[in-house]
Amino acid sequence: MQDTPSRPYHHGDLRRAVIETALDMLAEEKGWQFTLREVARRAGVSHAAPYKHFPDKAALLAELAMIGFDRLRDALSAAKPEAPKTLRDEITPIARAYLAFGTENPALYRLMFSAEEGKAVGMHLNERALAVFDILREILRLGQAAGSIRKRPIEGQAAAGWGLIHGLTMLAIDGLLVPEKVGSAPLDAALSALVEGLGSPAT
Amino acid sequence: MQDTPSRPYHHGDLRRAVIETALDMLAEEKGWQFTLREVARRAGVSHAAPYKHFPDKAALLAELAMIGFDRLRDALSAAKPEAPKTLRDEITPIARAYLAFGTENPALYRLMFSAEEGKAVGMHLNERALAVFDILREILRLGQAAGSIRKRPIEGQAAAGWGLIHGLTMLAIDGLLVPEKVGSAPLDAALSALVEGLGSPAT
DNA sequence: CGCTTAAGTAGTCACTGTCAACAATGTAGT
DNA sequence: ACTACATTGTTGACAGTGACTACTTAAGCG
Repeated sequence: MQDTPSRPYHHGDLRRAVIETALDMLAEEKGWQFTLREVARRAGVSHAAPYKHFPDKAALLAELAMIGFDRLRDALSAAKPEAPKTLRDEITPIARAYLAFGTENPALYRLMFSAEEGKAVGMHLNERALAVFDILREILRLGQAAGSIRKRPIEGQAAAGWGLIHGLTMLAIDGLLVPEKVGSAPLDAALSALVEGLGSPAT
Repeated sequence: MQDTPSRPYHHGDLRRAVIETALDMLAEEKGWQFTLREVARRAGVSHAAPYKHFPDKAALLAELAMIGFDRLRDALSAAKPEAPKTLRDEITPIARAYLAFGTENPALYRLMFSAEEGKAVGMHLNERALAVFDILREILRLGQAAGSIRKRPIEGQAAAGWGLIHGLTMLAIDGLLVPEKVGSAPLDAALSALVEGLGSPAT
């Protein structure tokens, strides 16, 4: 190209630039189209440059998904209350943070759960995803130890909890919860059901 | 169909043939690729023939999604027990049927919930989707009238229930529930939580 | 300074969705 | 009956995509 003194021939850290550009495009969420060429165009490099850093498109998407899971885990950790008095007080802010993450990053969230799990990438992705899962599992474990949660197989309880919030998030993303109409009623009701279902009867 | 001596120029009922071919391809689920040209190829017509029946690819996908919702509704209606003794007995077979539908038609199920909802198509699609929703809402309404379900806003309870089963189904499709390891424990646990959360304390 | 090598480029290929022009078929009007 | 027309399917073309290869350039090393 002609004169572009600002950008050196060697981008320096094109890998990171590609990822950030891609994340920006995901955030804009213009109908969930994602072309590698568009990413390269936006990053200001040629359409084949990303191939020097990612073997193919799926690899980039997998990377983005993993970053998404990391961010989700961080968001949930940050939302965890310090000294919750009840199980509900402990779970509610985390659930809200989860739902907020999904609705604020719909394209990214969808990508996270739409990556092919048959590939080798799926293994690593599942690791990150299960790290999110572990947060919930830990809460249940401590709750059972403290006696505030029924003593039942944690795997099932955790799956119920994750499934519930994941489903609500997906429905919200798909516009089937009509949040402007329903408000936060579904989340509150769902959490009530969950807390009352998982919590010890004595509580 | 009978033998086609030399495929007539006019297919006769290409619209239906295209839809059925597409559904077959969805069922095969080879990695969620869906090209209009492949559908036309399989249906034995030229690559542009479907455009005489569908304005574009999205229209065909929307049609498929609607059919999917109709089938799901039928499956759930068929699974509804005649004379359930408890709330759990009533909900369990329906939930199992829902999960089975999702795991047996993963590509179709995903399509149903991935259609763009911003378009005009989304309105009709939402109608069908909400018809499924109504089944759950009706159960809750009757349950509240009979006193077996806590009297709380039905919208929230229904959202909780649908979100739960939808989330479990999606997780199962994405292979994050490792069903061969966990078995039906998540569903059972989730239903326990839901039933105990929604059901009246007296029950 | 000259060399190797990583980083970026241009260009190709097969494929897709879509559109326009054309041909075959069925239908209606006189 | 026999022609005008509308319907339906076909062919061919276009731009855009992901993947790939051969080429060019810059950067770092001896």
